[in-house]
Order: sequence, then structure tokens, then C-alpha cells
Amino acid sequence: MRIGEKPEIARLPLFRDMAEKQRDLVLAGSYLQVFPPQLTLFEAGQHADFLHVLVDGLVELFVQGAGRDTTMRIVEPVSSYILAAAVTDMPYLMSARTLASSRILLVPAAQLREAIRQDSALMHAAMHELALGYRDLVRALTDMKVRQSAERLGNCLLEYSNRRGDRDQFELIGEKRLLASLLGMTPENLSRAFGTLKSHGVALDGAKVTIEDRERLSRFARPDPVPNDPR
Amino acid sequence: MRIGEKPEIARLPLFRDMAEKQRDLVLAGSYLQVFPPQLTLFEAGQHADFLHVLVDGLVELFVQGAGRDTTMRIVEPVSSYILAAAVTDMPYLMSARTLASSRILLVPAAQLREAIRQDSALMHAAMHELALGYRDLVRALTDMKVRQSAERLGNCLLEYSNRRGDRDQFELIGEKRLLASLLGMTPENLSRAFGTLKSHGVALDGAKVTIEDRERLSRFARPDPVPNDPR
DNA sequence: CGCCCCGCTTGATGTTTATCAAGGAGTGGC
DNA sequence: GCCACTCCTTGATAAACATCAAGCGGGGCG
Repeated sequence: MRIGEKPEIARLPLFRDMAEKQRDLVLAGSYLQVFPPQLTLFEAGQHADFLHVLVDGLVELFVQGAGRDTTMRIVEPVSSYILAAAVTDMPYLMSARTLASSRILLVPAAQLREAIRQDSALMHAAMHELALGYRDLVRALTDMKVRQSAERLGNCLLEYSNRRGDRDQFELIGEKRLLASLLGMTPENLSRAFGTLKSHGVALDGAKVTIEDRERLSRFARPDPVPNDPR
Repeated sequence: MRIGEKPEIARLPLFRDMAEKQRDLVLAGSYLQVFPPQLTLFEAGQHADFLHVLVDGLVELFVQGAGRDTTMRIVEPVSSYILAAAVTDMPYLMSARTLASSRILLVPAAQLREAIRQDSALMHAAMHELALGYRDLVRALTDMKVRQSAERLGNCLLEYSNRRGDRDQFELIGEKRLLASLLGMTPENLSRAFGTLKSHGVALDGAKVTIEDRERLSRFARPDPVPNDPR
């Protein structure tokens, strides 16, 4: 891989704390590749040969089950994905495709597992990352079980705003139907959900979302009582 | 803690591979307690002071969000739970209560984290357990998103059967309304779901489930294409 | 034994969500 | 500039699910 990407990869929580020597070794064995948009990177069921690190672009993780597809996560740079499969040496549970032209670092899973065995800081980071991911999924699952569509959208918008430093205005990433699938609803219902949120403090103009009344939106969306604080 | 429980705890995947000395140290600092049924063990939002290991009895993990409760997991002995909170030193995301009189080992989370730092085999086991839990949640979330209630029930029954060595007949654990909540539906709809499964190879008599036609049930329930093989 | 209580079931009704169908708005190509 | 395409939106309808309301049935207790 080229030297230019190293700093931002080395700054990732997963690789941050490990010994520099180990990190260099792992990265030296990895491939940084550019993929065009709409390309399937891997499919569920395949053996997990690589841990992926999205350096630039946009990637969708999705599952095709029981007739329909559903997107599980939208990966933004810079972050790794499918750690669980790589670490356990089990088949991918999800498929991945690029949504935009993307630069991706492919870390051979076997080499990653070996490095994890050698470097306790890396192992600790991997454990932590998996624990945080676990908690995210617990939230996502309860969200799906206890809230209805417009409430899910409301919470999602509050979280997006949250992630961008509590800005009141931001752009949705990717197409709306992608967001719909992420939230477990049809594009039609996403439209309608934005409609009902209009009377609860949310304005929409194309992909631009404005949270006009945070308090009112919160009251409607009933966010989790336990706040999500990934430092 | 008493010496009598040690073997089965030591056999847990989480504690199996660690140094015996470390394990004894951790267990020596832990408390084995008996709790009556229907007792709340902890509530979401509380600081995670302990990792729990259910030695005997039955425990429910649930979330009370947005008006209604939903159960996230039914813990059977012998197994640990809420590892993610204990490891990250973050608040519990779920609440826990006993469903039956239960013997539970309470492992101080701080001590567990310290042991994890010291013992690389324990850390590896924790990482592995979290990765497997992550994958379970990915399955649960897709299940919730792509399947409707009777299909979810069908898959759940197939998995239960699977876990008990592919037996065709088995008893449901706990009350039916608990199963309903776990599957994200009302007790009424669980009843009806069993009704529709009658014509797809499932017979129900009280809590006794008989899978009469596995093939037919599979066709109806459309199980995951990627099999779940926890060795 | 019989009564009460509780959980399960069944039916009727209403809400939520998906599906089907059509129209509108923006974008890229010719 | 205009057409064609895609995505989003809106409306009408149907399916899935929740809610409300009885009734059934088994276990515990008097």
C-alpha cells in the first residue's frame, strides 16, 4: 500500500494503539484498491478473507434474505467493517457493495488474526470495537421492535445531527431509498414519514434536512433513555 | 464462591482458555448469589458493575423503550451475559430479571477488565464471544426486518430444534408471551402464528412443539442462506 | 371437589405498513 | 432545448399486525 494513507488508517481506533512495527507489518501485507460505484465487494456466505477499511468513498452492507434486501449499515470513511467475520474466521453474514467510487484497504483476515494474537493492544482494540458494534446492534434491534416508522426516522435524524456536532441542518448521505432500507421501511413510507415529521419540527428540502424544533422532535421520536456516547 | 460451581464455569468458552491462576483470582473476587423469580437484577442505564454468569435458573434481558417492553434474549444456564457493557465500562443497555429462581455468579467488571488486560487468552475469548454475539444480533435484526411474524416463529422453532440436536419434539422455555416478546409480536399474534404453522408442518400442544415436516417448515420460513454453526 | 386466577386462545375491529399505480421533478445525453 | 431516465412523491388499495374484548382451560388453593 502507499504511504500516503497510513496516517489516517493508523489513527483508527482499531489500529491506533498497537505497536507500530506490528501495524506496519499488517499494512505491508494489505492491498489498497480502488473500486467503481455499484460494485459488489463480497457476498454473504463467502469465506471472510479480508477485513475491509474504507478509506474513501461509500459502502453499503446489506443482507438479501427471504425475498427482499435490507441494508444493515452505511459505511463512511474512514472506518473498518466486517470485523466479526474476519476475527472469527467465519463466513460473511452480509454482502457489501460500493455506492460511490471507493478506496478500500483489504487486510488479509489470517494476517489480522495472527497480529491480534501477537499484539495485545490490537486485540484489545478489536474487542472494544466489537463491543461497541454489539451495542449499536442492540439499539438498532430494539428500535426496530418498539418504534414505528416515523419514530425510527426521527431518531435517526437526531442521531445524524448528533454525529455532526448537533448541527440543525445537514444533508442525507446516499439515496433516500437507501435510508428507507436502513430503517426497515419502503421508500414510499419514508416519504410519508418525512411528511408526518413536518408537524414535529423537521423540514425537508431534497436531501437537506433541517431540525427546526429539536425538543418537539425528541418528544415525538422518544429517543433511547440511555444516551449513546461514543467518545 | 463455593468450589462446587467452578468446573462448569471453568468450562465456559469465556473462561476456558485462560490461565488457571488468573481464573481462580477472578472467581475468588466474585459472588455467587441466589435470586428469587421475577426479581430485577439491574436496569438499563445503570453503570455495569458486574458481568453476570447464570449458573442455574432462567434470566430475561429486556428493554423498555418507547412505551412498550421487548425482550432481547432469554439466558439459559450456563452462560454469561452483558459482556459488552462490562468490557467497555459503559451503562447497561438492557435490563435483566430472573424468570425462575436463579443462581448467578457476579463478576466485578473492573476486576474482569483487569484480568482481560493481564490474560491474553481471556481477552481472546471475550473478543470471540463478542464477535459471535454480534453475528447473532445481525441475524436477529435482519430477521426482524425481512420476515413476517409467522416466518420468524418458524425460524425460531427450527433453531430451537437445531440447538437440541435436531430433535423433532421439544418444550418451549418460559411463558408463551415471553416468546412473543422475543420475536417482536403480541401474544395474540403468536397464537395465530402457531395457527398458520399448523399447515406448514408444526404441531403444538401446550408448550410442546412437534416439528412434523421439517422440509415443509423450512420452505415456509425461508431460513438464513448462511447457516449458523457455533461448533 | 369446586372455585378462582392466570395465561392462552379466538374473534372483531382499527392502525400501521406494504403494494400497486400514477404523476412530478431533476439530471444527463443527444 | 428536449427527451428519456431515474428517483421521489402521492394516492388508492390490500396485507400484516396491534388492540380490544370475550371465552376457554389448566393449576393452585380453600
